[in-house]
Amino acid sequence: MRDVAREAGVSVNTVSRALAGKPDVSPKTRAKVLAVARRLGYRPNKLARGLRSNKTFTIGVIVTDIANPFFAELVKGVEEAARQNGYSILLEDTSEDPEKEATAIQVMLAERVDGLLITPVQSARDTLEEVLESEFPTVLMGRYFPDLKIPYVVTDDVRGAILATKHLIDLGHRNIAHVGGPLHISSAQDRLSGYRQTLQAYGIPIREEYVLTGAVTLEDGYEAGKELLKLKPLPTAVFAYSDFVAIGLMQSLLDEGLCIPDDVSLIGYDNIIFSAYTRVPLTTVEISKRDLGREAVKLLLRLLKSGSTSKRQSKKLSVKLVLRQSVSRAKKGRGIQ
Amino acid sequence: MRDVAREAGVSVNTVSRALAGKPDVSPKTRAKVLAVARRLGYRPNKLARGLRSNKTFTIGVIVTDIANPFFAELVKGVEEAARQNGYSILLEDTSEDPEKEATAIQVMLAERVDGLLITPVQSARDTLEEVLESEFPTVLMGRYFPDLKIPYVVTDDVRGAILATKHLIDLGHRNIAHVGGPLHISSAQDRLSGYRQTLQAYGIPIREEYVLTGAVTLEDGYEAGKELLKLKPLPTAVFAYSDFVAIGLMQSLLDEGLCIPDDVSLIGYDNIIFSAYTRVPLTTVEISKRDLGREAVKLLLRLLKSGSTSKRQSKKLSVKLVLRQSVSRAKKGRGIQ
DNA sequence: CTGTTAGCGCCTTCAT
DNA sequence: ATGAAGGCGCTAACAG
Repeated sequence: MRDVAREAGVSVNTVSRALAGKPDVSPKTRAKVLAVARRLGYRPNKLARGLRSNKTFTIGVIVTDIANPFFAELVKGVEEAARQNGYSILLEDTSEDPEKEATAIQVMLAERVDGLLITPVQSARDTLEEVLESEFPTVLMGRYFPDLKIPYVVTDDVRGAILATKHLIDLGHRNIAHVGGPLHISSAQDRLSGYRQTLQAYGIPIREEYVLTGAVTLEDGYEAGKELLKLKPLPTAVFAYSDFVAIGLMQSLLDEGLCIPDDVSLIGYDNIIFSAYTRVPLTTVEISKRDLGREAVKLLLRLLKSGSTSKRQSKKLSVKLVLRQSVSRAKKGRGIQ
Repeated sequence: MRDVAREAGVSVNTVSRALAGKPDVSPKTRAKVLAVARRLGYRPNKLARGLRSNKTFTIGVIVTDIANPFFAELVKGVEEAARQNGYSILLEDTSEDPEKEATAIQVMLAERVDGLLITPVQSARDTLEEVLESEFPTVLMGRYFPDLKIPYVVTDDVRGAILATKHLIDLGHRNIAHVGGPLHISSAQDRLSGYRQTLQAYGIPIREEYVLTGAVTLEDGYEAGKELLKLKPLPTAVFAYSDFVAIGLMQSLLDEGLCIPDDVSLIGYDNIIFSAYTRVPLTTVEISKRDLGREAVKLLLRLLKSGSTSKRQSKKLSVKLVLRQSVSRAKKGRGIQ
């Protein structure tokens, strides 16, 4: 910048203003400065700028597992939206480890990010709470704490579960199992809750043996499949916490010689890209992962602009059912017992 | 820091040294400073530190598509390794767009990252060349420019293709097609080359109609499947550029009523997690995506330490074949014509 | 419209 | 073993 100033025959300050597009610079000077800057390949130093202005135009993104296609898509949405608005992204992966999450947050703060976008681990909230309640601009993605006043963007998990369960009931299923996620995760809770609500609404008794929880990975789904097979009246349909889980589950059932959907109907959640390409294409609840990311950025930027004064306008995105081949009408004679 | 200094009754400078673990601070003072710092929740400002020391302990990661499980895994490896070494990660996604790549690099440089890790777009190299030949510490991942002296970490694509092709030949296949990737990508070139070499080595004539290129997405794979079906002697086996392509291809062939592997054997590349869960579990070439990321970080850090003086020690990681169910012995009577 | 001055938080150098 | 001074590149505030 000093070089540019010397070369253009003006002060450093003038260069700064010309480059920043401030109004109080003569067109001639501005043109000259810009020309020189380009010629010299001037590149602004964001560190200095950040140090001075207390704004880094960087947002910290903390996810639990970037290798999971769900979060990968989410991050893609975040990245797009952030970049469009001139923000860069600092990424950290916690692997669902609360300690890593705590560290990650500290690092981000030291890095002086303008705001934080987090997929909270939720298994241990204390670490998070203190930092997050401290008014630092933060938006939660996909998961939230019902009792904390931290803004979040989620999809309507309760509704998604209702759609799925209702679909199964409408097709005549009565013995519907749910392979849920870890209950400390809000989406797992909400999906379970939607499942329960729907059965109740239809007057179908809830069998607790039909409710498994804690499944996240493909392997968990596979194991859950084995558990289900031990159940006395075998469920005729299963609503899974996620596509990951559903795909593992599918494999497990197929391995045991069952047919999908003839023996067991199966519904997943998330509509990750592969769900259309599984052994039996998966009926699932679609949520727009990119939109989730984009909306989170939008909300965060709004917080930043309003000086985080604005009332927390959390957002719940809508969901819809995607019909494929893993679900069929319940066979006659296999109704309620 | 000033607060800490005041509170501890020492100078800012002493605080700095105490915190940095410099030797010339009395144990007593150091203890006091540390205590106060903790009590006040002091957080070092990386911007200031970076401004002063010209080191940000941040590395820029530029990938072509974070939503692709392959790159997602890669980034996970990078993230882990970087964090272990005290580095943070700035992420940008180019969506295979050379212009975005150019912008991304500029942004990263403005951000003053210590080094760059890039999955180059390769379709337009000029933008990249200038920046990269400028000695800025950079490591390419998964793709490389044979004629540029930019360090890279890749997997042995030629060898992977040889393994795959040889496997098919060993099982009696002679009509082996290759659905390759875009030829401006080095890995696509190398895999095609490995395929060609192997056929030649076995004295099998190469039919150019059997070689398709330009496939990347699931959809591309699906389309390629339709193309293959038009071929006169239908290939009895296909080696695909990636698991993505192979999965699309599989779907396409199954939709047309073909059996895999009975009618057509199929081999993919990458061994993404879903390949074990496709309609027909996919035989594929495994490459460790995490290792790729980790090695890239390792190499970059070495460059940083050596002041980028060290001779560029690019690295080629080994690959291996993973056998699943998408490949079978060629049927008798369907040999060479 | 432009230049001067000052300081963001940290670290290096030099002095004590 | 500690403190004072100066400066990294930039911008905000004020002066001209």
